[in-house]
Amino acid sequence: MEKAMDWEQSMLLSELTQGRELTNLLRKHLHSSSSLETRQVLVEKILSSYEKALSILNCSGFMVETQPKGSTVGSPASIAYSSHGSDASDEKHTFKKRKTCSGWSEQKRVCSGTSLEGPLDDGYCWRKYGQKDILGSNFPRGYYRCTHRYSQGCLAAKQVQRSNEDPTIFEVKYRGRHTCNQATHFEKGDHSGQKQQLEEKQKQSKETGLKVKTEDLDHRDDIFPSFCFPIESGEVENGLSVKSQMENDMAFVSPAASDSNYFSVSPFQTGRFGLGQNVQTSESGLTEIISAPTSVTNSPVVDLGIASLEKLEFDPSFMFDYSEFFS
DNA sequence: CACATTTGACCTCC
DNA sequence: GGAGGTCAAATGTG
Repeated sequence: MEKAMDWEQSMLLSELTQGRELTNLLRKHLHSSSSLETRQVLVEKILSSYEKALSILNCSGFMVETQPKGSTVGSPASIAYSSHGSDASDEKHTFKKRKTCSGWSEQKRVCSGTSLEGPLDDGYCWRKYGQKDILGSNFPRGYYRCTHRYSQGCLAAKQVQRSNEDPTIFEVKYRGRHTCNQATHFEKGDHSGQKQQLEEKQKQSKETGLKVKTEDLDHRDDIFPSFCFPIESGEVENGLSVKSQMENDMAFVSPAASDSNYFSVSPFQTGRFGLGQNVQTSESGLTEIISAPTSVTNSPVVDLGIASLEKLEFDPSFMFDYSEFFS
């Protein structure tokens, strides 16, 4: 676990260092005759670095003291893990779990149709890291994190648990947001590989009837607004059903049971991350965080462009045509 | 062989 | 002390 902690720290360090270098670069550009565009690009990159750093701090369990306590503000000492109590874990087992920062930000209920298996696929690559029987629940809860956690520093995680009342419904909670490449292909227009995937998955999904239902669309989640999939209330063809939930959350649908047969909705960012403000500093350069499901192992992906996303988000009358994916 | 999943152990929090 | 969350060794899979 110390390993994980070191990794998070190095990620944080890396992002902050990058931010500093970019800022220096920007300063140079301010004194040169470089274009406004170049400077804007730099600004976006800098912001992205900070966003990522903050994401690490907020989601992975660092405790950031917003109020200065003593004189160590700004120093590494002001960043501490939320390991509570005496630090007995400093011994052999430096186990520093950060339950206080769980911050599960989203809860969705996903109807799995006829299937009784999980976990649900949302277009991202998830890796299961645990399962737990939950008191009062008939079904165990599965814990997943992004496959690219260590390779790309993506901190997104989710919990999946089948509902007691209706075993065909999965309750999914999300934490963190995707900063991995699969979250960026989408807006980069890099859809070539996905289309094939999509087609295959569409074929797979054909057999499953789907119906969509949703109510509360007032969804705005700065932390992990995945599955923003504003669809008009009411039923949509194919019998796919989405039950929305109380917590301002969009519901999405998974008609199938297996890992590879899900209908999935592209997660994308809304709010301040949504429309090109949050830029990610992946090796590919500027990319927005409107995520792109490029799951290799998974489901059909609703491949919408940004314009479509905006429409989805802001045009309440917009109807998503599912038939495209199941015909 | 590399990567994903399973599962018991261990941690923190309440 | 119990519950929930995570780790990591063992195991499975392609």
